[in-house]
Amino acid sequence: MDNRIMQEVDRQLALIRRGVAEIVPEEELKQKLYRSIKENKPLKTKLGLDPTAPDIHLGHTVVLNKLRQFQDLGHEVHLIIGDATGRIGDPSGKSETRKELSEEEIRVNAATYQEQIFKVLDPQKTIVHFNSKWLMEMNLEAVLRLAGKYTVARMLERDDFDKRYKEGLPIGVHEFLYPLMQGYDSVILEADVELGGTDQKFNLLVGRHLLREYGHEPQIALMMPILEGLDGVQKMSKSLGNYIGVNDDPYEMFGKTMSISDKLICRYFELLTRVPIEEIEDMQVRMDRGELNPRDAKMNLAKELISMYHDAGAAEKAEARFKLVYSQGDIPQDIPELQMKAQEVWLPKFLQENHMVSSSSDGRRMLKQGAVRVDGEKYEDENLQLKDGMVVQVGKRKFIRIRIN
RNA sequence: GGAGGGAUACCCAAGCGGCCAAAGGGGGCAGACUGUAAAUCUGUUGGCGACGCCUUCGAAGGUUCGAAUCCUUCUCCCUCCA
Repeated sequence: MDNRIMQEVDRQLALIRRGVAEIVPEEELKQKLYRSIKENKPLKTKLGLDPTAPDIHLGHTVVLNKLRQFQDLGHEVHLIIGDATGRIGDPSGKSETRKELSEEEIRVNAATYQEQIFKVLDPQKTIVHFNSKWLMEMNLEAVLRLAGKYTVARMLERDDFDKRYKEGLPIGVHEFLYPLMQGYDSVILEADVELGGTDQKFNLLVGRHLLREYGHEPQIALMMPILEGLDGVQKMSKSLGNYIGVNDDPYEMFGKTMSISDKLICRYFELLTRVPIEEIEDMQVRMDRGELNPRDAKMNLAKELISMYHDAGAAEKAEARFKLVYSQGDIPQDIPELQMKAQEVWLPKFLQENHMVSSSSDGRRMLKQGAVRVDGEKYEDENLQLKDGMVVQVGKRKFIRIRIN
């Protein structure tokens, strides 16, 4: 083996390893990298996307960052929009059948998706596919042949199937086809590496199996960890509301980042930024020794993230505003303004109408619990005489300024 | 296809004729303490200009002065048998 090539393989592998949960099998990846470098032929890396939920948050970017890294190392990225599965309507989950998406909806979702994804990926080096192109062309014979490549027992090995089966929750027969379809995408593409979260392990391995069955070289499965959300326990997800969206405005990003638990700081740095791993380790050491206040590390993290999804200027502004509001307890300057007539309002209703509480009952509760402030002072009366420039606040972060016209 | 069991608020889970807007726990929200961290303590957690009214206990009917609780039908799920 050529020594210079081996050095390059090791360099790439070291970078690729950062943050990954598992590479199956790593030895094969090494071989593929070797060949790729030797023959100057980029690896085909693949990621499947579900077009039903077009809002991307930082949890999704863990995998995207890894893909970006592959791009920077000169490899190819293939995104598969799973429009075929979306059209059929995947019923996984327990209670509700997921609604079937129209072609139009999928097209719109896919476009929104791409717009956000390219905040991380390099559009020039990304190839987008729609899997309906080949999946919807399959006839029954081809489907049966595909289905015959796998057994029910092996399907039941998959964690969530296994769990649902043991707990007696329903599993649609066609759900067994989804992993196969995803794997078939890899067959069509002849993928070298498929990326996904650790929750995708089974699917990625099915893809590996299928490539072999169809007479191709099996793909490498590269799993990234599932990112914990702001609460530090559950995975980041939109439905749990513990996420930072790539489209969140800078200030929101800053605030949300500041609310993560300390033990997540370095993990976020590792999985979400390009800060060198040595720096991150050093940071951890200094925090453990008490030389670095975790709060300051978090501020740096927030700025780093905002620089990635907005720009450095926005990061500075967000930090300044944060310090003003929270470190000094001031009221921020750029809060939403509301044009009103000079009048007395009934606060529960007023707060509800301005989306600061969910109902007038909720508004009363907040008032009773001392969560409402007017011009920075606790306010407990249900009625309020509006004045120009008055600032009404609920909780720590909901503000509104009154303008009398 | 047959025989049993189950469905309660965001989740888990009590309640089995009035005292039930529904125990308890988790989660959420708010307050105190802080670094919008963790831990802890406290309050709160259907709606309504409200010490009263309205809607809610899988769905629809029925019995009753009165139903989450009893009856009928339906839907979904589970267990055992085939």
